[in-house]
Amino acid sequence: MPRTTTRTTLAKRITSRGRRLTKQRVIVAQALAAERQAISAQELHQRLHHGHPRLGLATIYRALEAQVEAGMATRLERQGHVSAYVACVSEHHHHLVCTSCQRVEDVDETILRPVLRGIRDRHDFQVDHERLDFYGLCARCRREKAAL
Amino acid sequence: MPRTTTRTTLAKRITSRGRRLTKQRVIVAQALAAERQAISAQELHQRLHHGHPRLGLATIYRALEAQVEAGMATRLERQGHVSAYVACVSEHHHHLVCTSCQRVEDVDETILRPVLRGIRDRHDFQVDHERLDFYGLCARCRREKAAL
DNA sequence: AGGCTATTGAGAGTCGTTCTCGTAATGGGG
DNA sequence: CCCCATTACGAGAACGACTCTCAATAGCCT
Repeated sequence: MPRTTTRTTLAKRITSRGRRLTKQRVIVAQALAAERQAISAQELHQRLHHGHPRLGLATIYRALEAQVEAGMATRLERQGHVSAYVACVSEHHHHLVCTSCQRVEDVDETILRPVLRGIRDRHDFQVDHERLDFYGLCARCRREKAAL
Repeated sequence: MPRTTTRTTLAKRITSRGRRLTKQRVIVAQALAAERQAISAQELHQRLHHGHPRLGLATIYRALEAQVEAGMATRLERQGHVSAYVACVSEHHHHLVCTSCQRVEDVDETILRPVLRGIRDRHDFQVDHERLDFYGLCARCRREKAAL
């Protein structure tokens, strides 16, 4: 029963750190996980409004924030002062954002290790956390553009 | 006459792309260049208010934006939905932000080259531009903390 | 089941940023 | 050097994303 397993995992993640398992949080978590691109709280609100008309915007903000705290998602700043959220598939949180289709991929962490070492050695700087977002064209969009 | 040279360079940068050379833009550009750390528009406004009481906040926003367009500065997003601006010393725009003293250093660009190559090769992704901000403790603050 | 407490929904409030508009200043052309 | 179209400024209003408030509701533990 893979579905049950999935739900259990989701529930466990949501309820970590003493949080309660509410319908709203499950809805938001599932919607974000289903999304394969970065999405803002407002977009999520609009998208969920059909099936869940009473789901409030503030609740979505709170649910997304809870997911970030639980390590289930990351927030990335988009141009225009709007934050967007992405569900995390893995532990590391660096992204390739396609400027054409808005899809987001995770960056292979091992690529970054030499950079962190270089910063420590060359700049004498101790990195606690970093935000690395790369913007450009993913393979699919590049092929589509080339086909035109 | 190094001062004159400096002023001329500044004026040239400001007037690039058909912009006009106004007192306000010079004031803001000099203030930002003098600043060795990231600073928000509002902070700049407060700081300049003594010497220039009539300098409006909107003007500072516009001047900073013009500097970003002219390549004289970059905007980086700070936590809490406030943007901060840093004058650019060099061409590349990646930063080491000290979370203790808020000072900003530029990252040596050569460190990043392998990462861009890795992304192109491993992820089949064409990077157009990227935002790399590293947060942590600079050498000075680390020594100060160790001395306690 | 029952109660303690976290969470929700709705809207008001906050705050950074941008827009508006009347006024002032800039810089190119006579 | 002065005119004048055009750009920029200042002040405050407007905007928009996000957060807070508070009464009502719903999880979770025993």
